[in-house]
Amino acid sequence: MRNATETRIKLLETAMELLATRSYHDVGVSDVCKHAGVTKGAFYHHFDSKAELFAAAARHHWEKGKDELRAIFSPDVPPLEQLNSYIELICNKQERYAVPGENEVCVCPIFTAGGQVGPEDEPIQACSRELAEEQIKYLASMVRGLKGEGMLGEDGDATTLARLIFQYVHGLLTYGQVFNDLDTVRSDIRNGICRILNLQCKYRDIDAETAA
Amino acid sequence: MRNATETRIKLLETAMELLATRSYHDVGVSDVCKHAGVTKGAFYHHFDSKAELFAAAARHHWEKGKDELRAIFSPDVPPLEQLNSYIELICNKQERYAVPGENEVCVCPIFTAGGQVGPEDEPIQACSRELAEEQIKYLASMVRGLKGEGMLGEDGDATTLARLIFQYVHGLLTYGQVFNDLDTVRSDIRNGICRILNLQCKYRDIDAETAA
DNA sequence: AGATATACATACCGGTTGGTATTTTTCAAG
DNA sequence: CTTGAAAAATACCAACCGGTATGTATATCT
Repeated sequence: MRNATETRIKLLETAMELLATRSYHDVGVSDVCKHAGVTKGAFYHHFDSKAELFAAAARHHWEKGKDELRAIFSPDVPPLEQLNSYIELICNKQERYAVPGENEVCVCPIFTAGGQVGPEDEPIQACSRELAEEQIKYLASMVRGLKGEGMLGEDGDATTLARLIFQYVHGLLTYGQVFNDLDTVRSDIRNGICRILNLQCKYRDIDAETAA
Repeated sequence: MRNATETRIKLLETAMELLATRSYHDVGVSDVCKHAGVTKGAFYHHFDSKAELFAAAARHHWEKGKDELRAIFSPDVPPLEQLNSYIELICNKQERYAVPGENEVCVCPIFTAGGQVGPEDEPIQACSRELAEEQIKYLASMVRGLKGEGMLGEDGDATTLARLIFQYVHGLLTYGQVFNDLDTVRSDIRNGICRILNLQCKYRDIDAETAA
């Protein structure tokens, strides 16, 4: 572990991993260090504080996942497929980060952390907001696409719809985490999003006309 | 403060008040004691642990608010009015618990706490689940009412719809808290719920035919 | 009034946490 | 090979937090 950037990244990523299933205050710096195989001295060589670590970790995590989002919401992809991929993405994250049998469901670590810290950790809240706004932008472009294809029953401002979806998904995941019930998350997510979108029924089933 | 039950209740209620705007781990026993004007000795005379306090506080808070819910969701009340009152209730809670200028938005303290503690504080998570389930039952009866009046565009299991609404509202409030933006909460809540319900447009405006 | 249990106060403890000071190792440039 | 700065390890500290031990006032019952 003599490579500097390597340890730094290791710290960033383990921070997010731990944050996915536990709360911000539950994840201590010593925790992160232990799981990353790094001592506290090394840690404070790379970061000034716990808050700075998590802010940086959030940005790193977000940048890393951005390609995935860009691919999903690319203008070349039909909007309905965008929707399906987005839902699939969230479900896949469960398999990636959740601990089966222990923590079946994991929420968006970045946004959740924003709700768990007070104004004293403003940088973290700022990160949460940035991420949320960007994610909503992607969703809004999808909504515009769906509207363009006339798939939505009635219209409504695209950004507003995107925000509603974002809000819903976060609430759904929190629900899943508290009940530790992944099945409900899986079965509700499509239902909830389609209803918010007012997506016409014939397009709601995944087997409608799309091939993953 | 010589009255025992009085101090106990004071502790329960200040605990919930603090929990409304801060996270579970941010609210310490000493905090609660200070705000309640009670010493730690008195505190541990009434409660065995921090976790027990918050579990009891959650139940107390819930029981206290139950009459309100029962009144709102009474079978005597027209379902559309139930919906409006429910929305109004959530907004009123903002004015009651939020700290203007500081914390514009406050979430449901009980359910949120469930997502902030690990399995070690199982009693608290259990409280969250109980409360959620009960609230969903109330919402489900409202949904059945709306369906009975033919106000919903298409059908769907009442309990499922109720659960989706609960999930959404929680996500909405978290969003509002992170962005510290009460206006968005106010403008999104009706929109989101009505869309999930697929409530027919003519019934969506509050001025449709209901008088609060 | 005396005895006793309840209600509350003061002071303190042990463990943990975020953070620091200092030393040792690594590694590349000169 | 030397050197010097970056990287990482060790050891440590002050603050805090949940919880306890112990002492004191108050109410209740006989």
